[in-house]
Amino acid sequence: MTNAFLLRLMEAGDLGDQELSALDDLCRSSRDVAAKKYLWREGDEMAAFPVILSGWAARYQILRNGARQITRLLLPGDAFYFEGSPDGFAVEEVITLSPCRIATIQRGDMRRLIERFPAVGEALRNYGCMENAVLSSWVVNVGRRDALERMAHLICETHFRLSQVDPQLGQQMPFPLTQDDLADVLGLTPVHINRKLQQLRQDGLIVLRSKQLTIHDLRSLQQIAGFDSAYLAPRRQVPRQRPNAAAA
Amino acid sequence: MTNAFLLRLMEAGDLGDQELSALDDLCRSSRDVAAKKYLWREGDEMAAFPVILSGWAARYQILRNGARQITRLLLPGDAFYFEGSPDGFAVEEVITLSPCRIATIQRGDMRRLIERFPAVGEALRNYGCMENAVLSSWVVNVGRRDALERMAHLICETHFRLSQVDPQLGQQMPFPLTQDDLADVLGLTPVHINRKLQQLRQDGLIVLRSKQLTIHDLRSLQQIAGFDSAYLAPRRQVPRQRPNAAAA
DNA sequence: CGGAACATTGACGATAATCAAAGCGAGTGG
DNA sequence: CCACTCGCTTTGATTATCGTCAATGTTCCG
Repeated sequence: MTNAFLLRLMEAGDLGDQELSALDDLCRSSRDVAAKKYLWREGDEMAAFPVILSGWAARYQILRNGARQITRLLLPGDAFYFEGSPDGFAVEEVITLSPCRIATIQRGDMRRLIERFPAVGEALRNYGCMENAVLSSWVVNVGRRDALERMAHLICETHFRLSQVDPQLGQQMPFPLTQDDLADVLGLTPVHINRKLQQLRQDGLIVLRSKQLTIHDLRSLQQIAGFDSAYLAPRRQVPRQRPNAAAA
Repeated sequence: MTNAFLLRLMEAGDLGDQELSALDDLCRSSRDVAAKKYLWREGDEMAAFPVILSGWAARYQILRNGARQITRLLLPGDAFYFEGSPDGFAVEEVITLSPCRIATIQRGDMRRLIERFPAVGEALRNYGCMENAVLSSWVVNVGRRDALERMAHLICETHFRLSQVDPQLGQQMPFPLTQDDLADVLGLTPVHINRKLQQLRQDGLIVLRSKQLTIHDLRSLQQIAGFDSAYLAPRRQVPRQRPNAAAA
């Protein structure tokens, strides 16, 4: 039972063995999807909600002028499109960034499960809150940090979120984003991304080659980014630390 | 029963009279809060979740360098801090932007209500999805739109969200944000906000005076912003329109 | 009346965008 | 097996949007 989705939900709520194995059952049927394939595009039916068991995907919007903004990275364990209404809030499209394994849970199944185990419903609500927290932090990132800080923050965030569902994760991690993708995540241009990436490399903080990212100095990255994992890990935090901002 | 929170939840899910009146009961006890008061700051207890019955508030983060980014505007009917875990994802602080009337619902009461009426739980999950959609659109806004477009989009969004809980809303609406607040919403500087506001005024699109905003040309604003209300109103949309992007 | 918060204006600077071209690397097909 | 191509990365030169700094106006409120 090493299902990434279960691990994420366990972060979000207190689930017993019964709940977990029932959820696991719902993830039984899964399929493989290649990289750069649409998981969903505007106009498609969406009668179920997909869960990413492995691989990376992205939600994004395209503006009239053709600009793209990625609004969310979907990492292993992430789910999307909870809404009950078929014509939901889904203005966005989804594409895989790497080969993915995807489970598709039928809405009806999930609804029944929640009625049987209210704790699952609560975990899902909390999971939604965590998503909100990530989105908020992206708004902050794009709104108030410069290019280097944004990159550092993104790296810290993805590393942490990956480590939540893969405790063995060390310095090295998959990082399937191209520089164009990175630009569309961080609200910058590919050219600028390239230059700032080089800066991080030259400073010896990271190595990024053939979609593998090696973090050589996590401390410095967190320092640059002002990264604090609190928003991603509600119950893991030991004592809540007061701000006490002795800022650098 | 003109409670703004109920109106928002009715947007999000199918609630019957029973559910609605039970929810209404939970909002009974409410209090008035003046403008520019902290509703919540890091370190505070948060054993309940507040609901805004009237007035505006904002969630924000402060960075080490003192920069502030507002991550969410809380309009009438909005709730915050759903998380069940007391040490939740609450890295952010909340402040009122105008005098507010706030109801405080006890977590336990809400949990019991959801167990009795699963539809309420679903509505809350959907409401969380709508929050997600708003946050996504903010990421897009700050990431890929220039100053003028951002302002226009924010105006369209707030006007629409306000109209959802106040059907009588016309051209004119409350707009309690100072230019500093606006800057912190849009990821810009107050000086720049000022200049772009003047541009909107000179083009005859809006009038903004003493915290009242009058929209003289909503069409043009939407045009500038590339605004489409779909992401805010799931079930109201008549037929889902295909992209068919004959972009300007 | 006085003061504080907020709005406006101008001059200058910097981060990031744009444009364009060249290099690199991996997979494909001849 | 090699040439070719396509996607991706790198580099340089120039531009522009937006930020910074600083001063002056204005409105509101006790």
